[in-house]
Amino acid sequence: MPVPAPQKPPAKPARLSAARRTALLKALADPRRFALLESIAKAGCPLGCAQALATLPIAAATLSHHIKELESAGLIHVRREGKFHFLTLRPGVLQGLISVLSALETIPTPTT
Amino acid sequence: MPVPAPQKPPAKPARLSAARRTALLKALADPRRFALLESIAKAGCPLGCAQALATLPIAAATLSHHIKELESAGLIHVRREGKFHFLTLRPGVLQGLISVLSALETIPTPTT
DNA sequence: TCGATATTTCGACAACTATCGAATTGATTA
DNA sequence: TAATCAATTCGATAGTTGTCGAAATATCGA
Repeated sequence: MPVPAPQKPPAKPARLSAARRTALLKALADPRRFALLESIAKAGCPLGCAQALATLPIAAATLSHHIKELESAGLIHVRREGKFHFLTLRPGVLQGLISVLSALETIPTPTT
Repeated sequence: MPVPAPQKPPAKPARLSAARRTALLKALADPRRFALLESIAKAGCPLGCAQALATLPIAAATLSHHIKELESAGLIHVRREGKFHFLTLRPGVLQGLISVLSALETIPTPTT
């Protein structure tokens, strides 16, 4: 019986472009946005905007701005459900960034 | 005979503070700086400013600025030797950041 | 439809930053 | 000491971005 050709294993992250890498790093480099990501991660389930807002000392307009940044950087997914929006981490994205960063350190300790 | 208390093993990365994490991410979030880091990493040995400058389309003043940023973020070490300055990656720093980032993704895929 | 609630958009402002040329500092060499 | 070369500092500028209040948009419930 014909064995199906081995497909791409689970989810090959597909090397990050420089532009995308920069976009991710910029999105992560704001403390509020990072805190927001942490809230989403800790929630373990889609986080509503109201809950997100409760964890940050910022105005709703500012939260909306940061959500847009995180979304367009591809770090989160926003499920829009009527009046409410729910935030989840996009899996694998950070892993791609981590790969790029660890590649920088592959060459051990150059003679100082 | 008194056994010396077990010392801290090689180099415990010592959890990154939020401020430091943000500083690192900001330093990495500039494309020129990232390219500079890549040059340093690829060199495998301390990189002179002149060589660094050759790899980037920027003025010397701008390079100097970026070097200062990377240095004060703790990402590189600058050995000043007379007229010349040599750049090396500080080992382990990126690894600390990587740990923080991967901690965000520990919780797998929340129900979208 | 009307009012309440959730989120976004708009307009503005302040702070920050990347960039450069010119001037400066510091070290080497003639 | 004078000239030269490497790198930094200074001053200025343009572009970016985080922040907010107010207004707009969208959804839901009465």
